[in-house]
Amino acid sequence: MEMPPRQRLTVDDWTAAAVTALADGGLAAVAVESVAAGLRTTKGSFYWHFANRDALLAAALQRWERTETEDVIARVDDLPAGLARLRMLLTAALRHEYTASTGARVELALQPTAAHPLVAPVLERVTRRRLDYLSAQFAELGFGPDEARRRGLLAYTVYLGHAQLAHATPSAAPADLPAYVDTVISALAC
Amino acid sequence: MEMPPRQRLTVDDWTAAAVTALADGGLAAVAVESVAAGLRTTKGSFYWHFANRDALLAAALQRWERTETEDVIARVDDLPAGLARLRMLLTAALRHEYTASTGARVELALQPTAAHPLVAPVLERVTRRRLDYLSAQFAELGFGPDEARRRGLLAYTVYLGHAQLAHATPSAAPADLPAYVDTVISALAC
DNA sequence: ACTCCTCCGTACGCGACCGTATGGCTTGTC
DNA sequence: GACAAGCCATACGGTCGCGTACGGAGGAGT
Repeated sequence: MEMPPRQRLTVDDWTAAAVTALADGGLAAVAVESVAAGLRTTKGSFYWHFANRDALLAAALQRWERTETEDVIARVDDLPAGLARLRMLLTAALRHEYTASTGARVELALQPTAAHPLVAPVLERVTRRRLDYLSAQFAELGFGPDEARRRGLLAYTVYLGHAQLAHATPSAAPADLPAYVDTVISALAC
Repeated sequence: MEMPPRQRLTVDDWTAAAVTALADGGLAAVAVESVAAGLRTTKGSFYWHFANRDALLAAALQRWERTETEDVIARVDDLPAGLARLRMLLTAALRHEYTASTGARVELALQPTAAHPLVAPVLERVTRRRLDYLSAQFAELGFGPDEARRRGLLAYTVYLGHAQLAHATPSAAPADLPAYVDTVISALAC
């Protein structure tokens, strides 16, 4: 009975596992020993690749921020501008396939520890980037700068609240999502 | 040098302290020894009043649910019905005095552990109660049942998202709150 | 084949937290 | 003022997670 030589692990393997843990159980779930068990190895491996737990946390947060901003850019630049783009964006952001994805779940899991010195700046940058983009969309629709900013903020809070609701109280989430998106769009752009 | 006899503690003292801890640090912060230290006493006292940590948690959650629903009722029944009531409600819910209050902070702190067996039913009841009430407001405004439900849901997600944003990324919160409330109201009731 | 470097397993000390045991102080009661 | 009951402090055992120490396995180069 021979075992295969067991692929050795890289920093990237650990980082990816940490992001998954973050999505599943929040900051507290990024525990060295439990992540190690998930990778079927031990702490001995971990402390070879990282100085300590904070280093893993920082790497995971950076990785999440990068993929998340790339996602935003990718999902956006291909769409036709204007109201249709906004509708597509909102539909994508509110549908279950996205709110159940790792990226969205990390965002929620990060909120309670938003004040953590490693978390705060990342969350700040991601939020600001999204708000700026959303506000620009409303400006293109003809709203003045201040009103566009308010509508962008409103749209983002709708997304945040929906994600929270879908995760924490799924039974209270909208039954008919397309109809709900219609309501949201007509409210936002009226 | 005489010390005052040191007031003895009650179940209610412990429960109140647990709610505060919950608001500050989430479920993990409701730790017997740390709450005891906050009350300047020890575990010995705690295990006289409670069977275990879960009993304290359950008491804190029940107390929060009670005060929160009472709050909703109190803030609502005195107001004139219709659009004005909705505006008042939203203004109260979005202003800093409320989002920084213990009640609102507990709600946010509960989200990451929404699946916890003690937390889930409480969160479910509170959410449902608020959604039902909000939907009823839009029904009174003349919207059909389904549309009223969607608008109620929308209003609630706006509140949730705003609370989250105000807590996690305060610098991104609306600068001019009254103007923001105007935008929200006109979007919701248009 | 020998050696070095990379990577990982195991064992240990430390601190935080839960729950238990037990003894002492305080308060009310007769 | 004696006695019991209510309330609290201290000490202890157990678990879990972080970080360190150290030794062993396995591949790369000579």
